[in-house]
Amino acid sequence: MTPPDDAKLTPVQFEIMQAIWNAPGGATVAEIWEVIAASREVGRTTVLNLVGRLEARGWLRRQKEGGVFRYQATVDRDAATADVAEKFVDDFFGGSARELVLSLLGSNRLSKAEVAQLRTLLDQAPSSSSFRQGNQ
Amino acid sequence: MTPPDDAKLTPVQFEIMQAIWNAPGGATVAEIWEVIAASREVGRTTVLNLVGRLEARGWLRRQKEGGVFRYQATVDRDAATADVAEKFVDDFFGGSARELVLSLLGSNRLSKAEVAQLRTLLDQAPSSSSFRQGNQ
DNA sequence: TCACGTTGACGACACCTGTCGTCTCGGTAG
DNA sequence: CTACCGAGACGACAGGTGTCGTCAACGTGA
Repeated sequence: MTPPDDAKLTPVQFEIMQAIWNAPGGATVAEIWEVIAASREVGRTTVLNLVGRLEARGWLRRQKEGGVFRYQATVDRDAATADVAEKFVDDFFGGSARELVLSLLGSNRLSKAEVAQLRTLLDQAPSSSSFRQGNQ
Repeated sequence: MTPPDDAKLTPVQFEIMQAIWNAPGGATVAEIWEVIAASREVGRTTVLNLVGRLEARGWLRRQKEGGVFRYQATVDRDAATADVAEKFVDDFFGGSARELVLSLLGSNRLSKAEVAQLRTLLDQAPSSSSFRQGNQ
């Protein structure tokens, strides 16, 4: 089972997903907890519960492995990340990624170096991804 | 009063704010409702309540004007938008706006035309906003 | 004067989120 | 065997959100 198309991940949920994506072969709740607790104080059962909910909604799949459950993401990291980004753009920028970048640019959240990097990226993007062009 | 620094606007709340920003001199609940109801079915009292909560939290300021309240945003549109974007980048991209754009680019959510527009944007940005460069 | 429409206050609701405590089960060390 | 410890199920809770219904106040036209 995979999550419904309109499902959104909250920051806390995304944090869990990250921990799992970063663990080759998935992670146990104990491992996830370790990772998260390293940067933020949180109870074990909190993580347990969050993970459980994510599984119930199809974001995670689990399998018993020597008395312990090991969780894996049902969704590819890049896909999920892109999805989060797209939903955000839809919600706050009327679907226009251009407007988002414009806002980022206007508020100086992008350094000069980043802008330069992005321009390079942009130069390569259209050719490497032209198999699917013009989605509006 | 202005909203606390860590306050976040939800899509629905942002929708209200948009309607008000779009109305020169602010808007009444009836006007806001009109705007929103044009694109989405929603009850009048729903809007009334949402507006009330936004005012209670300092996003809006109101003043009586001939028996009716007129609401104005306490926060500039561009500032609020940039803030929303920044919080999002912090939550999901570890504060790296570059990663966000990268994800948008990588998922082919951007049309060729948009990519072209972005490059133009990027070309102009560094010089026009160089008064504050390199924020990391 | 009086009925009516508009406005807003208030309360309610179902749902979700993040947070945690408690309890039970199962394996393991002694 | 028993005591302990890790793992998980379950339930709870406070706070927030989006949604709406009801009611009272107020102004206006008839």
